[in-house]
Amino acid sequence: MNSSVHQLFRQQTIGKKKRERTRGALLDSAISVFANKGYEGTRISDITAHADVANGTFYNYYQDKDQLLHDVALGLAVEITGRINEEMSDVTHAPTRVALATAKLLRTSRKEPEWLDVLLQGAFIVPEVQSATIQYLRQDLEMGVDQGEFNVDIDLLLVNQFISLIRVAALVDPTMSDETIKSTCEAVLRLVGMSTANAKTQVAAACESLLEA
Amino acid sequence: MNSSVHQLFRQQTIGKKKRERTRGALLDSAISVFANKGYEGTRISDITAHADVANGTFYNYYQDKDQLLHDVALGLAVEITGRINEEMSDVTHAPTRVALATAKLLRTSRKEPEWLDVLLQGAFIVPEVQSATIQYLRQDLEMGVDQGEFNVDIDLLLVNQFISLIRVAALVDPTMSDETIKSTCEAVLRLVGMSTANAKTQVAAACESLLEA
DNA sequence: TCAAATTCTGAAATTATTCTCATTTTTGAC
DNA sequence: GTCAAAAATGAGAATAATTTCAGAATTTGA
Repeated sequence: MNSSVHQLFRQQTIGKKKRERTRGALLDSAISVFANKGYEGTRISDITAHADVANGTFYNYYQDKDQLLHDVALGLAVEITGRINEEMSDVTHAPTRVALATAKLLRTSRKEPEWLDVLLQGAFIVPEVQSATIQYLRQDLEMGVDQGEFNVDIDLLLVNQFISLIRVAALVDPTMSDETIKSTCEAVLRLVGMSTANAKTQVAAACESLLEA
Repeated sequence: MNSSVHQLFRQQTIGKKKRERTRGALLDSAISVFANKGYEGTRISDITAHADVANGTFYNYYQDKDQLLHDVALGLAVEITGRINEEMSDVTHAPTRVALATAKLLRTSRKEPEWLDVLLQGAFIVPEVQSATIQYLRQDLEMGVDQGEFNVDIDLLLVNQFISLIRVAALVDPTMSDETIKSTCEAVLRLVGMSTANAKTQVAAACESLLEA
């Protein structure tokens, strides 16, 4: 087994002690299996088989699937939000930030479809992951209201609506075409109260280097 | 067992032969159990226990959980969309139709939270349920574009975005307060390209008899 | 009311999955 | 290279869920 392309956690543990490297293999395998069979549909043995370790090895690291999901999803949340935020540190215009963050997130999902899938599964199951995910988003939304660009009340419902639009994009178009990315970016800007025309313009401007057409 | 309040399918089979009544009991129980444990998390034995029948009885009616979900979700789709459409047969203004349908759907969910939950689970698993659910919605959205009220491309992505906003409402606020219903109606109108102010007005007008505040 | 037809029952066989732990293998510090 | 500590192994015990089916109970319609 171990046919996965990505190496997120194993990458992070190269050079570390064996214990951490095996943990990394389990985490990477968990991403693949959770993404393909869903959290509920995943058996411990699916993960150990994918990681090329014996069944019992799992229990040297985790007591159950829940703990594993927690680690995997939180690791993904930290990695993905960290990357995106870093790349946007100089952007201060809220609509640009929101459009860019959405586009970057969905671009990540094109390259590593499993990451976003598992991150979102985790966000709906593990509260800690939900908080980690929401944190940055909420800041940008409030910034947009302060800048007079967004016209909407920021609350938990809105933030979850936002996240669900991301999720739907991955669901409807797993290949994550530029078309889907652009439509989704525009949809999130409409959701926060921008006009269709304005949303189109902002997305075109913000994503011009990121997407074509 | 059999502590459920609703009686959708048993209601429909009163007076019919025993076979249909037992099937109704299984379907009603499935609603409750799917809603509370999730489709994947549900065991056949949970359903038979809830329906107060022996384990083997399940196999007189279905070969597996999948078939049961199919029947349950499709039954719910027919029932719910049928009711709502009937009540709106005289409404021709698309924004009003969309706001009303959304509000009515969410009101149903307040009274019978399990129905919407299971319907949506089914819509993401059983293609036939997805089609049944989407059908009416798409018509109303196209009507809105024709009437010059909505300003957006109607495609599969949009329709799914719409449905996901419904789903999020049920997720974030299971009690389904009037506040949540209104916010969600406004959000769907913004999603289809109406301004925040216009969306507020339309929702207030359309739902004035349905909701307070 | 009665008997044939239908439906239900639940114990037990089957299949699936988790979890343990005595043993073997690997690691890495010296 | 040596060796004690660390890690991995995998067979099998324990648990869980599905599925079957011969017999019991109930329903139905004449």
